Amino acid sequence: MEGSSSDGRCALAAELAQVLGMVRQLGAHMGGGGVAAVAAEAEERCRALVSSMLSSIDRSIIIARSCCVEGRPMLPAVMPESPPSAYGSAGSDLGADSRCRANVTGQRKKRKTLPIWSTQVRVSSMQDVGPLDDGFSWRKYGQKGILGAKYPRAYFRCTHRRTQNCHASKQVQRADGDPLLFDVVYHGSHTCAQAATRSVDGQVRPLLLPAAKQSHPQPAAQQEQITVVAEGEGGVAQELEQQAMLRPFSFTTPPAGVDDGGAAGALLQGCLATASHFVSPATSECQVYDLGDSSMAGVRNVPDIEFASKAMNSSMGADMEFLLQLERLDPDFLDDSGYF
DNA sequence: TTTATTTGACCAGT
DNA sequence: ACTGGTCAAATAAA
Repeated sequence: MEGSSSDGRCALAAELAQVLGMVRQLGAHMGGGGVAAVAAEAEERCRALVSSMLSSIDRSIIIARSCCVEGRPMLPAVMPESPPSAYGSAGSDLGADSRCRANVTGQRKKRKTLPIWSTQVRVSSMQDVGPLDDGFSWRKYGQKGILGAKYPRAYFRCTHRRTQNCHASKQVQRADGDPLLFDVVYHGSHTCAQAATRSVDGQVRPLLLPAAKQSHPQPAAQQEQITVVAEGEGGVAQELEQQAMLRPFSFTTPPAGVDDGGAAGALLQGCLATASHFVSPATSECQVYDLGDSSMAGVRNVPDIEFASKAMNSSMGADMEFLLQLERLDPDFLDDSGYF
């Protein structure tokens, strides 16, 4: 765990330090609001910096992921007999293929080996089906009443499951206590082209699909609140998500060792996609749960995510302040992150 | 005709 | 035996 992962830590430290430097530069550019021409030039610099930062962050994520893979077991839920290539392959098909009664060794496969994330999305009326629209195309394949639950649970999988072997799926269910609140549980991540369009050059970007392309166009009034739930299946996935609570950019980090369509990134994208529609960020609310740890059953406000959603939503302007908040919130975040 | 949804039945895990 | 998840035929919609 020490050897190769320590190299990764160095690389990760370098990347993060680079990001920090860029954030500082960005702050400097933003600080001087002067003549229009100068302001335009500064804005151009800001854009370039943001682009670089996103690249750097993405590389950091990759490094972190590789460190985790090398250094420690990733997802305990992954069956030892499952080859690494299982994700995204036919063997990872936990739907129809989960019905393979046994593998070659005669051992039964566990049904759930994909990472899970949950979001909660509030709508403004019972007629709204907003939570179903997270920018991806989903195909409903089932609905079932759940014991003790007031509302049935709907099961969706990626429309491109067959054509592109994309195994992302999700479950949507109205909350018992609050019919306007939808619990959306994501299983696995998108490996389809649709996911690729949401990650240009490997960079996570907010999704802003034309309304016509969305399978469930949303009235603007729907997006009053979004709650993001990070639910790891233990191991580093959970760990990364816990770090995500501390550092907003970590939120784009998919759990390492999974089929890398960028599930966590997709989740954030979904969050941001929805959050980015918020007309009034002041009323939007992003909270993080960790359902994987009962000791953390409470809700934590994570203003960072709101910063992120605001920043992604707005043009590169004053909202980029959130980047600087990183350092304000935790000036030593590079040091005590546990990686260095 | 193609694609998506509904829904009862089946299956795996507990 | 019970429950949640998925399949697949029937049906609806585009």
